Amino acid sequence: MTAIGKPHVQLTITTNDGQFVAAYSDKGLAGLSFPRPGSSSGAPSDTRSGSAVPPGKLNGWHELTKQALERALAGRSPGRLPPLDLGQGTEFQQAVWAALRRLSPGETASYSEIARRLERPGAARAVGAACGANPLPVLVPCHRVLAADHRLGGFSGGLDWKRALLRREGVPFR
DNA sequence: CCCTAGCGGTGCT
DNA sequence: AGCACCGCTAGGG
Repeated sequence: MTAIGKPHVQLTITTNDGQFVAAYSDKGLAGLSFPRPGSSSGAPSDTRSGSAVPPGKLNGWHELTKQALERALAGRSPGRLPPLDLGQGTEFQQAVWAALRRLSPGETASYSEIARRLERPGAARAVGAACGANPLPVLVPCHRVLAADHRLGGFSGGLDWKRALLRREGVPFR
């Protein structure tokens, strides 16, 4: 009886940048995905069924997520967040994500700098991998991590997104 | 610009 | 245990 992942509730968020999808576990916001290029048309695919979360609580969380995303997309601090469920990550990944959350809008750090802050100098590459595994892009600001030479580095959601988010925060980059 | 070696964490066999 | 990934980095042509 291997416990496969619970059916996370998925709720869409429509923004000027397209339709995001938020995923909630019983513990809180567990995932956020960028708009899919071809999904501009029609039926929002909200899947509330099978939720272990009381509808009222879920709605409250989702309101907070929508507000936070709206603000973050505008290059501002997300403000109040719903509870975040980052429990799927390894200890190292969670440590990296926590470090990212200490970066405020407009503030950047290199992969190696994050590694150094975690007292794992030399783990820059691993930091990059952990950023790539970040389940809550934009809200957990993996886009604020740049390469050591101030170039962009990578971004799972596509470098266009990284550029846009940094630009909105007024960050200069190469 | 390119290439290379070395790096640490993760997941699959 | 081994191995092949990776949003990396420093060094050299």
